[in-house]
Amino acid sequence: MEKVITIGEAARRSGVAASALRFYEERGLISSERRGSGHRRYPRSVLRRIAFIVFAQRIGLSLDEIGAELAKLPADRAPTRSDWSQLSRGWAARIDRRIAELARLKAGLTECIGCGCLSLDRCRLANPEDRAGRHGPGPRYWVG
Amino acid sequence: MEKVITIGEAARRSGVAASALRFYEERGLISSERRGSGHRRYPRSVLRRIAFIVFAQRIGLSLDEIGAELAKLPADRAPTRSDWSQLSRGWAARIDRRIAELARLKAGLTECIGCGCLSLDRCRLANPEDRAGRHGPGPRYWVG
DNA sequence: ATACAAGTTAAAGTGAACTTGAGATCAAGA
DNA sequence: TCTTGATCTCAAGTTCACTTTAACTTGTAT
Repeated sequence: MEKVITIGEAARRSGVAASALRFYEERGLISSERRGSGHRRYPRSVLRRIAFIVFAQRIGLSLDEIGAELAKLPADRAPTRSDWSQLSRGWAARIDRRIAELARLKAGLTECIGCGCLSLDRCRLANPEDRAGRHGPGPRYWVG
Repeated sequence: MEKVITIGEAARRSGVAASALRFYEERGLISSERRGSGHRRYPRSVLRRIAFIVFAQRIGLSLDEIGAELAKLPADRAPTRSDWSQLSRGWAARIDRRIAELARLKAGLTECIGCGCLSLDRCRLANPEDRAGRHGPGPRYWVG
């Protein structure tokens, strides 16, 4: 039972490809010690960190946002349960907002498309707040 | 009250950039008639089609999937309400699945991160089904 | 000692959904 | 008529989250 693991083992145990782990490290989301050869050695705790990253992605956070969250963890000591749970404070609200939007969209399925009023002027189904200031793919704005 | 609208007007009324509309047209999601000059003229009904696209994107469909849906509309006549609502059949289930996943993730916030068991071996919070066969960004697989 | 698996880097490629830029043409009001 | 704003095409650029490739170096089992 070693204290450190290789990148291959971390990949196997987390289900995240080694190339992705190197990428995360480059982005500062995880870190490793290096042996003389240059090979990475991760502490076991990296698995929890990776789990957190995957988890947060499913919720909808970008890697930048996840990085900001992880940066809040104490650098001087191993994170405790309460450290981790503090990170996720506020996520519940975010999840709730997304769930509410989906529920609204679902209602629109019958109410709006069903009744034939589907029109951008009248129905404002797509959430303006979420869309404004959004980057990346998808229509960038919503004119009221 | 004209029967056709310019791309600029369609953009203004839908909140979707003109460049995006041209892109959608290139992808076959919408279509236009051209005047002698080459300028596009859209029928008013394009607004509903655009609304449908935006709507579907919010639910999580890719443009390819949306195109496949739109292809089911009758080509010979103007789509009716029931044509549109038929398209969205099955979406409710999809929305429900996503909502269920988010609810699960939210539960995990307290149950898993809170209790300190956050680990990829033990907690299987991220939905394997949804992740498998997924394309694009994000970890590609989930080793069970 | 020799395979061969596993690790390293840097740079380039991928796919989705658009946007931006360049250079040219078109339409509409003063 | 002039000028201003809208539109056109085509190619290239952008962001995100990675993956792939190439050319090497290490670690380990036999």
